[in-house]
Amino acid sequence: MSRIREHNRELIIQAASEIFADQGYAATKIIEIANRAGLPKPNVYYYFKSKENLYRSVIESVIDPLLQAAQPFYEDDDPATVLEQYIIAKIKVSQQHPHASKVFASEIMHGAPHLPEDIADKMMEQTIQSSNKIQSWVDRGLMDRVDPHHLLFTIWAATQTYADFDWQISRVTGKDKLSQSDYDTAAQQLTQLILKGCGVQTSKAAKAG
Amino acid sequence: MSRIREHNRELIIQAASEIFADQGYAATKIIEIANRAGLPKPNVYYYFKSKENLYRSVIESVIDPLLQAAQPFYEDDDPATVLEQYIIAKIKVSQQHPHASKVFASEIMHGAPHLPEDIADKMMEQTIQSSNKIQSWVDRGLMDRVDPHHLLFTIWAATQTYADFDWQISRVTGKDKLSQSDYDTAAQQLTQLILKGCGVQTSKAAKAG
DNA sequence: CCACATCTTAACTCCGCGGTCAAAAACAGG
DNA sequence: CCTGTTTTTGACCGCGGAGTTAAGATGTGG
Repeated sequence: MSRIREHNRELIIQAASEIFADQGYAATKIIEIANRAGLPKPNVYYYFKSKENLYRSVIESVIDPLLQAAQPFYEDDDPATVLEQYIIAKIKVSQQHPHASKVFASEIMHGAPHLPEDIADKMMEQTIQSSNKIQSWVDRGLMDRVDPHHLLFTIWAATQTYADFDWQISRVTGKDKLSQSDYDTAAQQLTQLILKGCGVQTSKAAKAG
Repeated sequence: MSRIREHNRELIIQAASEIFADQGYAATKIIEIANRAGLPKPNVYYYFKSKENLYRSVIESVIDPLLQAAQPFYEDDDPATVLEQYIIAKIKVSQQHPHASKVFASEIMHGAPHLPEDIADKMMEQTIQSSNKIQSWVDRGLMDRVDPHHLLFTIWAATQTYADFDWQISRVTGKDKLSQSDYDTAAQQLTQLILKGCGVQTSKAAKAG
């Protein structure tokens, strides 16, 4: 509908992502979000009926990128290619949606009390697909006999950490913010670690679309 | 002093760990902690002056185990031994202090606003030591040319994840709670991944105390 | 049994924040 | 410029939770 509506909703969601990520749901005050968005508080309630509602919108804003990241599992069957592309995509989400990413992680950490059931189901479905695929690689002798679940947990954790624990990472690296090349290094090194660590056969053969 | 005091403080810290881990600092109500501890609310204020104070006590309760986990770096110089022991110790912390672990992670995620400066410094110091040691292994050709920081981030993330994202892990594995052997598998597989992935030379020679 | 410290309890205050409202302003279309 | 709709705004309400208080109970040492 109205251009104003769309614009202000975006402003608010952006501000909300940052503050929810920074402080967590309960500690976040609507008025802070309003201030950061440059709008009076009742506007937030005008565009989003409640705090809960706004929060859900923030979460939903990162769902699509997250689901998209698993695409490599559906587009290819070569373990080296899929795992590399998956890791790159996951790190890219951490890099490009750091706030929403953090909000999502926090949500999961607390038992996903606000995550709509259908989204949780969709992610679960993806997980099953992915671990089946990994299992099939193991069965075909294309990689070591790893447990697919644990492998996924490690990949999730290692890629998410660049968004979730940015404070720690800043402190350790001494940089206020990681540069593009830092993210590239992270992705490259993690890929190397996973591929080599799982004994993945790097046959460039099976590169089917 | 009083045995009662000591006992009740422990009760409260235990209850507080669980609730803070579950809900986060801001969402936690003192009365819930009191209820779980089986005490009236003012008792919590009697033993701990404030919510903030109690929260800090919870955090401090996990600092020691966390710092201890880095011992392997000081006790040995063989990369395979150190990394394996480190990973085992880290996962053990996640397993044995799941609540406090989660509270700590949440604290770091939000920029460590309550973490005493001296503790942050101590952890930073450990990190420097650890990454120096890894760098020395690289320099001596005992492992691939990995970036020590990124390697540490991956290890931290992958081990912490078993405490922080227990909900997700439960859902994926279909188990309400991981068994001892699940943790063992996790540690074993992660060790394998890291050692092989970093091309660590498994010479059982350098096992000096 | 007394005196003193420790601990428990119910009732209370205070204030900050989620959420509301009604009126004013800005906008849109004819 | 008039009319209806969308958006903005400041003032307001009510609740719930952090923290307090002061009196009572229980413990402890002589």
